Amino acid sequence: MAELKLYNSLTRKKEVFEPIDTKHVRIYACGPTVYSYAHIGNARMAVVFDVLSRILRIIYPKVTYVSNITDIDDKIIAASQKSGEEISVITKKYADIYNADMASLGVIAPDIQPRATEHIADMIALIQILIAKNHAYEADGHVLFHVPSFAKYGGLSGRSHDEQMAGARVDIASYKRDAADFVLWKPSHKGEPAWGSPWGAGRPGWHIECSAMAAEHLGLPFDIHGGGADLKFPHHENEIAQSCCAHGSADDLSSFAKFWVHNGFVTVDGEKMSKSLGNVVLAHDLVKDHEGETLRLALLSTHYRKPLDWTGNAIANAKKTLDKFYKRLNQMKDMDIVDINSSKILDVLCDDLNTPLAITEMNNLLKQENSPELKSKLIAVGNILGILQHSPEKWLESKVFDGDLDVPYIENLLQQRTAARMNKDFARSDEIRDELISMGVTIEDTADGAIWKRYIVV
RNA sequence: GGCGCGGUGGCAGAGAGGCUAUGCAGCGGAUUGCAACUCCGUGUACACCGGUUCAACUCCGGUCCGUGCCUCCA
Repeated sequence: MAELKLYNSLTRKKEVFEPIDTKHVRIYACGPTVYSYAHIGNARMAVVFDVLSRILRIIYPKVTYVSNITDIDDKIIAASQKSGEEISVITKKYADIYNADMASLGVIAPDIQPRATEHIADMIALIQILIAKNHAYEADGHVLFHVPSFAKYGGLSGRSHDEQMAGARVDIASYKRDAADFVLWKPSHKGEPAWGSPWGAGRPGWHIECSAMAAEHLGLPFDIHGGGADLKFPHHENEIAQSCCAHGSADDLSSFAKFWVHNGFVTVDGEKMSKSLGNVVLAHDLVKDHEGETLRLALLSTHYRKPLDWTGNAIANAKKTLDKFYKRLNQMKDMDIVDINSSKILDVLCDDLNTPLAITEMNNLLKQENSPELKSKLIAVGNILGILQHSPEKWLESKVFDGDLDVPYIENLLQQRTAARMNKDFARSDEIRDELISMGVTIEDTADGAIWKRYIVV
């Protein structure tokens, strides 16, 4: 059995992963807030944890992967007030689009995808426990977590209470007993969504949502908690505080989740994505212009913990790499899949998800002669990385992704060119090729006739 | 200001105390009506300064640069 090593943000070390229950591995990753389209950063998180869950499923007999949808949040309320659409309409719309876009990227749906609004009762119950244990208090219609009540607070992000106060740049609400205290429950104003609670009509804070949903669907402690690196503070720190104080041990930061896994940030052309810079790259737009596998490979060609700079070059590179793999698979299309015992690439992936090295190993594999073993190995790795899932013929004929191309017209031109070449009318033949190139289509003359495919303009 | 992360060849991107990373691009060649594809060959690297060591790009310290979080942003 392969040994999986993961970098644990909680201990800041790469550690051997040992499940709490080897028969059932439980993992949670913070999903998106559905008030708009998912961007490439959301996609990276979804793809990274999809790969992790695929690896876990190879090693362990049962894996439960939970990733939530946050469907109540101030940003959603703001979006609703702006557009005039009902909140439930907005959240349904963007949750559906998120799932469709992630599916395009080859992301297998999580086993459970809980919605925050379906777990309000669990959140209220959790808050009540925290109040009963003197970790939370009611003030001015709010319920707040009292940070000084949890001595280990800050253990994940490595900030002490005093350090945070030294760097605080936020105005402190008057009802807070301590500047670091954060909201568990907040009152709703007129027109805002509200649920009844012992503290009046209101809604939950963001952090309590994940604590409640993770506990409800996985139980505590569970094995792995994931999310984007930016969530480490305050979101994950606060989740740990809530969950350890309510259900686990206030002395043990790992009594909520044993491993914390964080994926790195995505920048665009060297800059942080932000609305003010106007450089937010949406997954929804990308999947219109590129095959999902191309985008997925581009996302996996940098190690998940490293910052990833998203450029057109990365997409073009991934596309070329996939074409190369599919070409070889096409040469081996009549070969059978056989059992393979070589697990070198799985070992590489088990070393903290070293996907770039796995891709390198795939390239090295290509130096071998065609054989059922080679084909089987490529397919096996592809199944983990979530690539090479199409039939090679389809991929190479560009049938997988037509984009906005006029396929019948292209194929007509191709036939004309073939006829011209038969008659040795190379001037006409080259003229047609130039036209196709101007449309973003390249031609390859193979032994079986000419094929075409779209190429990427960077 | 506080807490982190990172600086590898034209580009992307792994790695490791001494052993060719790899891919793309480039260059030379084979193939091709010309190309493309494919194949063969080929060059370039480890921010800076000290230290440890027989040996450091790899460990330690410092400097510079970049970047993330500290604002319910994945």
